[in-house]
Amino acid sequence: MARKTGSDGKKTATDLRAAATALFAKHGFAAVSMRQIAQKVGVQAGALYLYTPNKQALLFDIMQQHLDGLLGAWETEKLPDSATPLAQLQRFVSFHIHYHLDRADEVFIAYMELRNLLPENLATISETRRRYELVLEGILAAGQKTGDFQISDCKLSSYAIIAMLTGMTTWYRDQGRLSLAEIEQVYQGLVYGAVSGAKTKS
Amino acid sequence: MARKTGSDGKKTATDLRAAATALFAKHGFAAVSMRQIAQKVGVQAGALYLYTPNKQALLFDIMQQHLDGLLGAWETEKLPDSATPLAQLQRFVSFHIHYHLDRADEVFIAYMELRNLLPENLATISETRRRYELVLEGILAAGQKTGDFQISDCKLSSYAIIAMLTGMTTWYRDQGRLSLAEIEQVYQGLVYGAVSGAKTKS
DNA sequence: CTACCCATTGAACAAGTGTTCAGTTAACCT
DNA sequence: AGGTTAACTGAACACTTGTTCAATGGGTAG
Repeated sequence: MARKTGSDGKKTATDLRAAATALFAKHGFAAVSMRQIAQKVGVQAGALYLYTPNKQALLFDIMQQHLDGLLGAWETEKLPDSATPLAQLQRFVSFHIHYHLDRADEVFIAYMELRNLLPENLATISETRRRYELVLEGILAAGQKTGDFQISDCKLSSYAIIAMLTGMTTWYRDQGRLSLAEIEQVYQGLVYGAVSGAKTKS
Repeated sequence: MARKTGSDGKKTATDLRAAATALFAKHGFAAVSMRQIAQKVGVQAGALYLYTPNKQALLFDIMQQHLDGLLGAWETEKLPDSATPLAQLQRFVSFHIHYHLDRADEVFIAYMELRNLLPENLATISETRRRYELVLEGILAAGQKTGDFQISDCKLSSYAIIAMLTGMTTWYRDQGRLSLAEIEQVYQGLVYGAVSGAKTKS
């Protein structure tokens, strides 16, 4: 046996990414072997090296593709700069929730496996992530300027809000107690309250 | 060479926990070998098995000790139930921030290595964590009842707040732009706003 | 001084690791 | 029909993995 009937390099390449993503998310990068991935793809381990130079590159590609997709999707879904900061913020919250829930595995990997990246790859990924954080930071700063938001520190607040939103992926389940629309409402309220300041000062 | 001069079982046992904690946090459970841990302790790998039955138990012990310590510390630091919900919440935020920042490695492990636990161990850990989440959920429910807080869903809000606070550990550095006291102020404000509702409804 | 225990070594075990490569076959092109 | 290329196998490489255990020497009580 060598080449299989109906084999297709393009398909195997995407299957590889999909299998690796699922396994890395479930067990962690270091705990998954190339042979496990190969089995999931339905191929011998050696064949994987036609589609990735090595295991590390596989991890890096998955992360980078995810973050590029995230930034790209935001560019097409964001409101124009002329919109009010509050409207932009609401759009961001909604976008972040939906994009992340639809890609729970990739999100998990992008947040958990940073320490398994080579220093050079880590630098690239960190920079891309920083660009995304700056999106929210920019919205907060705009609202701070117009007086719509009461924020003591835009950078910290953006970190806090992103952490809060991303945390959803760890507990969200389809068929849970609340619908996704209800959950989004709760989070919109929390974020709105956090940036608007409270009625009375403590 | 067999026994070393000045050797002490009690000390080696605590050294083992410390070394494993540091290494697991830095590289991840699966990426760290017993030989690496042994080297950090200053001992051969075989000797570790006098102090832990296996690698898995080592991970479980570290997590369980951390979560038990967290719950225990809260019991001694929390305000009496007679205190106002807002005061209790502020105490919780302050406690959570300080306790977690002082134990960045343990926190990291407790959140990242859940998937490397055996199912039975995972169940135990999850239950302990749930008890901690219920602390905050209880405070929020109390404030909801008195009307001090405007919260649409206590469970979700507790998840969101804990995620927001715990996220700090991923970026906080001593000697950063802001002092810890300043950071705490920012977070107190964000949490207060989130639970108090905003001035105007969107 | 002797006997015992505690703490440790160092080698060994079987299994698994990422990665390479000569060989083999299916699919496509002429 | 024949040749070329793309896709893949299966074995091999040198190492690392978690874990066990007989052997060994320091520390201490009698």
